[in-house]
Amino acid sequence: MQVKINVHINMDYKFRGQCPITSALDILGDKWMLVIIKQMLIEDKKTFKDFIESDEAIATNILSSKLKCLEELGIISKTQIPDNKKTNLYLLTEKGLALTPIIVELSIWSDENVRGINSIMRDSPEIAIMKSNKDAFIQMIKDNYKAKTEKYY
Amino acid sequence: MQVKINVHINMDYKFRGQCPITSALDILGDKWMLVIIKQMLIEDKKTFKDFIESDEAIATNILSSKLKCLEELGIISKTQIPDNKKTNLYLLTEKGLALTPIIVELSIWSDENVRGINSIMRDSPEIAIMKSNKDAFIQMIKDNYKAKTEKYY
DNA sequence: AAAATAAATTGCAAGATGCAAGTAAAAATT
DNA sequence: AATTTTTACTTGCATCTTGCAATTTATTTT
Repeated sequence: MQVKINVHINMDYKFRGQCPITSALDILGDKWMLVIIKQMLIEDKKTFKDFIESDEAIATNILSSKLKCLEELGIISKTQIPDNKKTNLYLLTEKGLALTPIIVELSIWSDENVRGINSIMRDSPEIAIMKSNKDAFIQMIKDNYKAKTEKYY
Repeated sequence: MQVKINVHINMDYKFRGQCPITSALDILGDKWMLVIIKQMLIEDKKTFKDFIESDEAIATNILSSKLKCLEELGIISKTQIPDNKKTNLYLLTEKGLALTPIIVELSIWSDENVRGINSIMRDSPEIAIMKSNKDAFIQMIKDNYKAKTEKYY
């Protein structure tokens, strides 16, 4: 006889302390969280399959657990397409979209400071525009995301 | 007879691909890197002891390996105080100071989106000022850091 | 009915992090 | 000068996280 143990999912996240920055990193500070957010925000990924097929090649078990975590935190939402019971849609919430400035700053820092170390890094001409008008660029990315996903709400 | 194996330190960092954002996260995307940067930038930590005594309580072996890594990447520099051969000084380089916008954005996102989950999060009145004039605030943090550390150069 | 697809879960291997204890060199105290 | 304390580590082992391959379940397509 098999006994199924019901592992309780801990919604009271374990934070290292009272510092806001450290608390943000208690959520985002790992190998995958912000990569998944980036894939949704600027690479149009929304289904489990989309993420699996991405360049970064996340393993299915990790993806599954990270998506669960992001959903519990309210950073993404999980929905279904009307005529398809198989495919789940993962979409950024406002809380998730509010991460856009962080993604943009990571982009800029990387372009200026990591390019020398990663010889195969892609050169995106957008970064110049991004730098010249950060706020507008951030707003553009968000509006773009909302426009592309509004049909699913 | 003991044989000391010389473990080669891999300066060709393993990146997941050509995306600038993912590459930044290949460096910064873990539990400690940005926490250490934050401690240096806004909590004035500069010696091994300073970091060990911090709220976040990093273990000595982890701290040692992370500092080594940050130094190899050129994000921090390791120096000595003139009349003290024991204490090392770890200071942010320009590359490290350029992370300030990321730290500021993490602060803002956390204040707005993590406060509800981490009940013990500290409320810093600076965040209002930070939001009203981001660029000036970033510049202020950097200038402040440079002013406080210039005596060591 | 059979094959293919999407979204997982499972078991085990490998890597990262955590903890306690120990060490070496320098500095401070006696 | 000898002892103690301090700083910056290293080492060994436990645990937690991530990675990989295979399997599973439900759904959709052929």
